[in-house]
Amino acid sequence: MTSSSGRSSSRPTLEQVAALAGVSRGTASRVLSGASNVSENAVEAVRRAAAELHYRPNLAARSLVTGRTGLVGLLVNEPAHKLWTDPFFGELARGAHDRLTEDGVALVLSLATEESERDKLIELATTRLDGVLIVRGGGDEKLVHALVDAGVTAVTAGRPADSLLERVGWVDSENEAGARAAVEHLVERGRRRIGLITGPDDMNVVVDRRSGWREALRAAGLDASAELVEPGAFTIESGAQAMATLLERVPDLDAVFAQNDLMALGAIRQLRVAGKAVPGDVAVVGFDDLMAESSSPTLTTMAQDVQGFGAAMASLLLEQLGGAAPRHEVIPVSLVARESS
Amino acid sequence: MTSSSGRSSSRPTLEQVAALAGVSRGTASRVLSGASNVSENAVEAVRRAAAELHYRPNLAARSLVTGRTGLVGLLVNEPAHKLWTDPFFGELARGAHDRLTEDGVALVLSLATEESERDKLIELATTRLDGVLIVRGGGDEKLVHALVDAGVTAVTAGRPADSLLERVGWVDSENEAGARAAVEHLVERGRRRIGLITGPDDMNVVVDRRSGWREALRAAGLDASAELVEPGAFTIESGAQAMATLLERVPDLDAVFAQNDLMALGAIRQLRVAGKAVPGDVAVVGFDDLMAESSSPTLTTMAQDVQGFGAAMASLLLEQLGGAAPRHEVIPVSLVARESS
DNA sequence: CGGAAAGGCGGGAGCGATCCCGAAAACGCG
DNA sequence: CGCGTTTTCGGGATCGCTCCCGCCTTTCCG
Repeated sequence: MTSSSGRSSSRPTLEQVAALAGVSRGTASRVLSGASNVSENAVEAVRRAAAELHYRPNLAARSLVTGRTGLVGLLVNEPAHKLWTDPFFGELARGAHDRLTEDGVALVLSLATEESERDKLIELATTRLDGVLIVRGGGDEKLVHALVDAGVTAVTAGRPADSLLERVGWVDSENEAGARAAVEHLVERGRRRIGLITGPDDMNVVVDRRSGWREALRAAGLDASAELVEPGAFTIESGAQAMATLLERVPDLDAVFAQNDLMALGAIRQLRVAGKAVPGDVAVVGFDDLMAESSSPTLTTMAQDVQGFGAAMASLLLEQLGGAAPRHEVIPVSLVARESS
Repeated sequence: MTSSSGRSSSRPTLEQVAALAGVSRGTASRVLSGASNVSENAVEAVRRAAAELHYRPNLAARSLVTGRTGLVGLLVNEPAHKLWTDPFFGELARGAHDRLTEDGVALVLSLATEESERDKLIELATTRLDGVLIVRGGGDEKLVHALVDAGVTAVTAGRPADSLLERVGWVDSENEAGARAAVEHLVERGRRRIGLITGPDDMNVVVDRRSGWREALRAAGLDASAELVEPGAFTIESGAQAMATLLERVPDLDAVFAQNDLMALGAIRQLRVAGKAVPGDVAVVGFDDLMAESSSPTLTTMAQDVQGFGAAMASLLLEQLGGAAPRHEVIPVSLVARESS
């Protein structure tokens, strides 16, 4: 239907575009890759020819010479269930995806929950990916180390172990400050017995948010003993569970800070079961601001731009791929007070 | 550290492997791609050489000549929130991922929620993907049509619109039979007023499960009128919402069949709020069997192998990529009776 | 034992881009 | 107007692999 232009049944090549534009392959390449030293005429002619032929560059050919694949892995080393149930991951992936797409880079889903899958994953990373976005390195950071040792460019979500601080890029939230702000808010509202629902200890987020909680309590002269802390697993269920335990251990609890919204939701649910009013008897604050509308009472939480978090990871990786040294970035969080506190 | 073998600072090429093995590049290629007409000796030598050099093929070079990229898109045309909150997607992705990995194919996350992103997506698909796994084509199947018209090999989750039946591969559950079985089970338990919580009407799953429900009721001589049907959106919230509406409209309801587990969970939650006992007053049956442990009472549901569903999609796609005509496959479902009915 | 068929193997010819060198054209200035 | 500089451009070389053609060995059978 598209009139003219040869009998090209398959995709046109750069050579054909150049021919149609009346220039050489080299010039056509320059135009399409946005080089500066090309004449107006040539640019115009090549653009037109490319459009007419519906030219699409063959990425494999490009890769072959540039050595870059234009592919980045999204490595989520987390049980499948957990991953696809936490909106945090979704938002993060969205942000990263969009940022990468801007630069013509695609996101490859890289799953490796089990130890046995790691070799395949490292092979994938070294063989066809330019770099990797690591969402959760797993308790031990063995996998991340293995990747970095294999020369893979990486950016992690959250501050990594000290040994990796300078070797990968990373993005983190204002965890400590955020947690402090959350607790200060509760203190201002007159709460005195403020519990904490954490996550797995091997994550720096957990450690940082806990120390923010502790510090704020100390500063206010309140109890910050261990009996007020109960670990969860960043899921609704675990939040409910932890809340139950906490209530039993500390009957006079009048507030709880959950390290993410999912657990805060679980806590609220459990409080209702226990016949406690929220925020009447116990105030609840979460973290992330991803579930504002899906709880009643609506959830007070520490808001952060999760898509921005993902985009920042992507930017950092792109930057490193361009030759820059690994950097890190911190995403600000801010209190959003709603009904639950 | 790895002793011997040249000063190859960068990745070894097939040529180098061949040299070390004392054969030609051609032979080395034959060995590594598993061709049959190679002597024992050669196979052995090449294998050893490849291992010693830690040889990894350059996929870009391979793509350039084979015309295949070894990349398949996972197209989820669904608001991010929904996607990352429904365990169904996670299981499906897992299954597809694992099956594809077996064949050395990687999964590229392809998001295109908004109309404006479609062109980019089609470009991605035609330019760097071998095929696409479509998880949800969006209400209108415009995007799928556009892809197929552009010559993209595709497999959809769920039976597509009639106009696409022969043009894409697809995998579907035994929706109608499953729904029928669910309702028959409720009837056997003595239920007489059986409601239905559906999903968006533009999905064939929804239509099929509804007709299964209707048919079973008719066969039992029970009411199957529209007042017993209320649409949801496959989320917990929407399930609760629909349940509330249903209870109000049909006060004497004694059972409800929700078209997925998430909505069943929402329904149970809402029933509790309304002071109804489950299953005492109202029995509940879901679909998918993905949330068995996270409800109380535990959920009776139509179980299906969701990872197998994803794997089947991958297999079909691989098959089509191999030149076969599009086929479809149906995943069996079976009743798992638990406490909620 | 000789000739045909089959099995193994080597290496040239691409695949379609980018890079880069050197030639040609355009420009600037005394 | 001539010559040095800067721009622009052409096209060879190259990336690392697979495909394929044709040669050399073996094997088999009459």
